[in-house]
Formats: sequence, C-alpha cells, structure tokens
Amino acid sequence: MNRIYINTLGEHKGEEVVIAGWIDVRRDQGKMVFFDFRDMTGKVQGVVLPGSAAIEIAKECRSEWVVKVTGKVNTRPERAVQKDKQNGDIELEVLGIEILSKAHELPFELNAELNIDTHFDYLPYTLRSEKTKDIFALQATLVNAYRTSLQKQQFTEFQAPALVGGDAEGGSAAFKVEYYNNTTAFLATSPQFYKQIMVGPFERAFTFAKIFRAEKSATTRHLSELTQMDFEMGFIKDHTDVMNVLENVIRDVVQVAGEKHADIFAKFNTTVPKVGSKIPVLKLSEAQEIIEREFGGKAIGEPDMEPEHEKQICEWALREHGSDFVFITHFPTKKRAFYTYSDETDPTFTKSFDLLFRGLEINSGSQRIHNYDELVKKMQDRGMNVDLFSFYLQAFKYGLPPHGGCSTGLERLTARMLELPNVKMASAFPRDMNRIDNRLTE
RNA sequence: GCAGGUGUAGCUCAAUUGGUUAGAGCACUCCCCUGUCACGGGAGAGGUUGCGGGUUCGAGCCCCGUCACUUGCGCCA
Repeated sequence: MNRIYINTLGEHKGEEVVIAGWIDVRRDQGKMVFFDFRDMTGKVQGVVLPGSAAIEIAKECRSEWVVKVTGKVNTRPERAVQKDKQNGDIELEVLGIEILSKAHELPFELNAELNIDTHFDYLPYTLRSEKTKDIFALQATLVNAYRTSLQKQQFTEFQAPALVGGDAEGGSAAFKVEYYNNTTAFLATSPQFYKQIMVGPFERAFTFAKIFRAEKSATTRHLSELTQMDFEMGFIKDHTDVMNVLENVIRDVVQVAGEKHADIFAKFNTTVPKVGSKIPVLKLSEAQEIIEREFGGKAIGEPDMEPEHEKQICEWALREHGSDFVFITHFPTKKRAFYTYSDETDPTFTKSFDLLFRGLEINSGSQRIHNYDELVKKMQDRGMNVDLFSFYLQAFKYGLPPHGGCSTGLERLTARMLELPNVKMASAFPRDMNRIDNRLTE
C-alpha cells in the first residue's frame, strides 16, 4: 500500500491506509496507547486499542522514532473531538507499526524552551521544532517572493562567486583563503563588483549570494556567514529609481508572506508588517532632527545612525506614516564606499540610502559612479591602488550606463519579520565569531 | 576589543546571612492505569556546583585567575 500524507487523512475516512513519519508524542495508558504522528504535512493522533496486535511494539516506541504505520481512519468518539486542531475530528486506529529508525534518548523535549546556545548545539534535532520550522518556512517564502518580484521587474538572476581575489573593499574584514600560488584570495564580503559588471550584459541583474565577514563582533544582528539578496539596474535617473524597485519588492514580499503565513505571524505574537501607502523617505539630517526633537539625545551631525536611533526613527515612521519601513538617504560621502555617487547639490553627501525595518537596517543601496575617469579619480583620492581593481574597472572602461542597486540581508529581514530577538535564529546553521560546526568529522 | 550578566542533574531552573546528606519540574528506568491529547498515579536512578587557586572550623555562595555562553556598546559598504 502506498504511503499517504497526514493532511489528506480526512479524505480517507473508514479506509485502511499507510502513513510514515515521526512519533511526536506517545501517551501510554496501559491497555491502550495514544500517539501523535508527524510528517511534513502535519500531525494526527493514533490510537492502539486494547488487544491490538500492535500493542507490544507501541509500548516500546518513543518520541522521534521513525515509523511506518498501517491503520484505519476513524472518526473520533464525540467526546474526544478536538476542535481547532488539525485532524481533530479523526484518528488513526493503529493496526501495525514498522520501525524504520529508533532514536536514542532525547536531550530534551522538541518544543522545550531552551537557551539559545543549547538550541544551536543540538540543531540537527532542534531544527525539527515547530517554532524553527515556522521560521524557515517563512524564510523560504521570502526568498521566493523576492526572486519572483525581481523577475517580474525584468531582472535576470546570476550566480556570484564566493571566492574573490583581493580584499577589494577594504572596510570589512575578509576571510583569507590560502590556495593560489601568486595571490591571496578571500571569501567574498559582497557580490557588489560582480553585479555591477552584470549590468553590462543584462541591464537589470540580481543574485542571492553567500557572503562572509570575519569581523570580531558579537551582537544580536551580525553573522559571519550570511545571505545577501542583491540587485543592480542600469539607466537610472538617480538612487530613487532603485528605491522604487526595492519598494515594489518589499510590498510583494510582505503581501505573499502575509497571505501564506498569517498563522506564523500570529504564533510569533507579531503582525504582518505594514508598508503603508508609501514608505517614508528621510534624509539622514532630517531623521536626526526628528530623533532629537521627539526622543531627545544627541544625533545631529553624526555621520551614521546608532542602533538606538534606528529603533527610534522606526517607531516614528510607524506612528506618523503607518509604516514598519523607512528609508534614510544622503549619508556622508566619507562614510560610503568609493563607488557611491555624490549629490551634485552638496557633494559631501551621497545619493545613497538605507532601508530600516522595525528598528534595524536591512538594506543598503545607492546610485553608483558609472564614469571610468571619475571612478578612478575617486579611488586615487582615497589612496587606493587602482591597479588592483583593473578587472572590475573594465566594466566602466568599456561603457556602463548610469546605474545603482542595493542589497538586503536575508537573515535580518527574516528576523525582523517575526521579531526574533537574535538574527542567528534566522540562520539555520549560524556562524559567528565562536560558532562553527566543529564536530562533523571526528 | 570594552562593560555588564550568567555558568548547579540530559534540559529549564531553585538553594535564606557562608552552615548538616545540593532540591524541583520535564526527560530516563521499573510498576499501575480502556479515551488520552504537555495523560495521570507510585517508586527509582541521575551531581567533581565550568576549570584552577585562595580565605575560612566550614564555600554552590566570598576573593583572585581562567574558560565558555549571553546582553549592550565598539567594529561593521
């Protein structure tokens, strides 16, 4: 008999069927035993009636054992009906259990409240928990929706390299790779250069890239390996064209996530994010004035926003504009990367933006300098060795249109969607300063 | 990197002012249980109190060092 999925059992009332999955819970009543069985589609109660041939094996079974169960789909006795529960009106009368895999003694119950550290130490087990499955089910939806939205807006996906030559960007710490004879390679800290190059062939290009940062930082918002959703587009008038595309993407992503996972948002005690009619846009200086006026403290004149200020301006945006998102633009030239386009009206500021979401920066972008000579001059002004960038600079040498782009951190987006206290919870296998799975090969 | 907090059973946590044999719930083992759904009831096993040193008649508790985790800051296109 073929295996059927637990969420279709309701269509098989009175029939004998086979399901396969894990034992979620066993409730041994002596002469009879109850189970909750779990597969990828849900859960169902199994009951081993007194005198059943399966009673001996049922008493041996434990949580997380993998089993194939033959049984008859019965409607539950009226007093045992559980409303608002999947398969709450039916149960599987267990006729036979085949053990596919036994589990050792479990360190704790699957849905137990754990310290985050214990959770990470037992990931192969804890990833099965309800809560974690919800996080990554939502994340899969976010990735899909983000991709679909960009495709709809005529972007072409490409695969960016993770091995790169030279720590080109300077700023952030890169992981060194010892392999090449005549040069040191690094793990990519961004697909930036490659997506700009891809504006050449495709005008509109995007990539979902793994990036690596060897920063010695321990916070609730940093990972040393993360997923960046990057796009870059040609023939823009300025950075606001990029922001408009991003706003479309955010709107699509939020809508799809909200339609598909309303239950998950509720379970995490949060709501589907509000985008409002238009995501508010503030220059950094305007945001700083609001922060000082509404929240006190010192902000005006600072080159960037502190974590506390990001939270405050988001609180303001939600209150005044009904948006969980807010754009901050015009960061100082000296704080942004060398390829960032300066504002003609005041070149000490850039045509750049950050997108803040529920108190955290989740996206950063800008218009880029597209003129070869101008870009080279900018690099020289900063004391950079232009020779080291000659591969990248070919894109400009051989003609690149005015363009810009931006980059969203997938784990940060996921974490803020569900208001997770630590971004590491939004990575299935998080890596940070201290954590790498070092017991894979022992 | 700096500062704070934490470290006690497999997990989550107690343990009064420094005082006798370090406790509980869950998990585990055994027994009982015919409608449970976090089933219930009974019994049992389980500890180098992170590690090293010190003070003291006596340290889980105080002091010094060290390690780990965690939170905030710094760092971070």
